[in-house]
Amino acid sequence: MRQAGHAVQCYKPAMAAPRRTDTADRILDVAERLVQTKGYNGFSYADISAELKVQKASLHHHYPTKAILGKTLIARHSKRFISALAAIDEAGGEPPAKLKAYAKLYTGVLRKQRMCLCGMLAADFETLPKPMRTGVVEFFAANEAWLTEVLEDGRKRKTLRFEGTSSATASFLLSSLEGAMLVARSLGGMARFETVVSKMLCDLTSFR
Amino acid sequence: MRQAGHAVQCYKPAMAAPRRTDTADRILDVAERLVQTKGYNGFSYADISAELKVQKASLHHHYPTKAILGKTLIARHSKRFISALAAIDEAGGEPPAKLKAYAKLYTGVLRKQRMCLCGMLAADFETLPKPMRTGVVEFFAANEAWLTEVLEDGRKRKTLRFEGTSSATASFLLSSLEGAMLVARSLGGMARFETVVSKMLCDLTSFR
DNA sequence: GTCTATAACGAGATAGAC
DNA sequence: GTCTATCTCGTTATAGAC
Repeated sequence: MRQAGHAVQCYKPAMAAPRRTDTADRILDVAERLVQTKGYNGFSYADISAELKVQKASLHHHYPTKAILGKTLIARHSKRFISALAAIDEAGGEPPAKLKAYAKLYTGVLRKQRMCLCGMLAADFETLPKPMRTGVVEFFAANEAWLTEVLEDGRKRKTLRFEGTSSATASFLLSSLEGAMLVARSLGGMARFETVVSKMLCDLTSFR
Repeated sequence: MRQAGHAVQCYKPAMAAPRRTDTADRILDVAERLVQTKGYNGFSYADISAELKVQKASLHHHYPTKAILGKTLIARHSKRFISALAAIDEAGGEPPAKLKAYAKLYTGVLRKQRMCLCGMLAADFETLPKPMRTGVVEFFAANEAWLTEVLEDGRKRKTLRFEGTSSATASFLLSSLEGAMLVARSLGGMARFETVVSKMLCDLTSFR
């Protein structure tokens, strides 16, 4: 996400101060990082307040409840992630290259010492308000759908090889990437993550 | 864990009431389930108090601080898990059977709608007191060490086949199982988990 | 070892001035 | 849209009686 390549659509004509991060967005940025590092139950409005030097009451003005903040967080993240997947598709590479690009999205998150937003929320799942649960499920489902298509395509073109259905392999890939991030944050860090990921991709492209 | 086979060492002579769950243990049982379902920051002493009908102050008598409770939780869990691995070794099966038995430990946890204790704590890692972090890391390291040995043995006996080092494959297996549990709790449940796991084991034993 | 009572603090959230 | 002030409740933890 956040790749270049669509600068035009961001242009806003005759706008005096092109501040690209208003308060509402900056709140989301901080909250996102806090969820990704500490979990939904591991941060508070006070943390955001301290970091942005904005009073807690102001935060509630933009996001009245923590549940709404959380829901907004997931919505923004999902939108961005879906865009990133579309960008991979538009780049027009072969299925193996697409999977590599997909894995790279995760690498970028872990490099910032963070867990996947929805992976973290999956851990907190049982304590989440319903709208957030729905968002997490939809995010995973969208990921699996995209992966399934890529895998199916790769199998047809004979550039990918795997046992079982495309759908099962998509579940497997998503799970493994989430798990690799989860474990790497406490044991092994980036090096471990990249070892696991390259083994995974290697398995899918080997025609031994 | 909790397998039979060592009944003798548990015998306590001339003990009147052979209560096998004193308060301290029952506290751990409830706390364990709460951590596995809600995370370390998603439960409180009040939750345990309500469930056991024991006052909060009594909980503090057994486990003065939440950090101590958490540390004790990890220690008990690790001890049990290591015992389960030893039991698998003693059963004397071939490496593929050992991996299957290993995966079954995870299946049993998910069936109870729980996440792996240390997997959950890995999500909460950044918010944990140091002694707990250490415990989580050691748990994962012990798992990888055991898996590495099994994989190495299987490769020698030609009953397992995989690309890359045994160590990397062990990391991969651990990550994937943790990730499969994590995701399955919000998307797909047991069915999805078992699909992913059987695909994983199938890949390791296929000599196509 | 368990209880009642309470301290000390932080959480999510609201009222209302500016 | 931001602020100060405040509310209510939950959290971890302690004191001291039984």
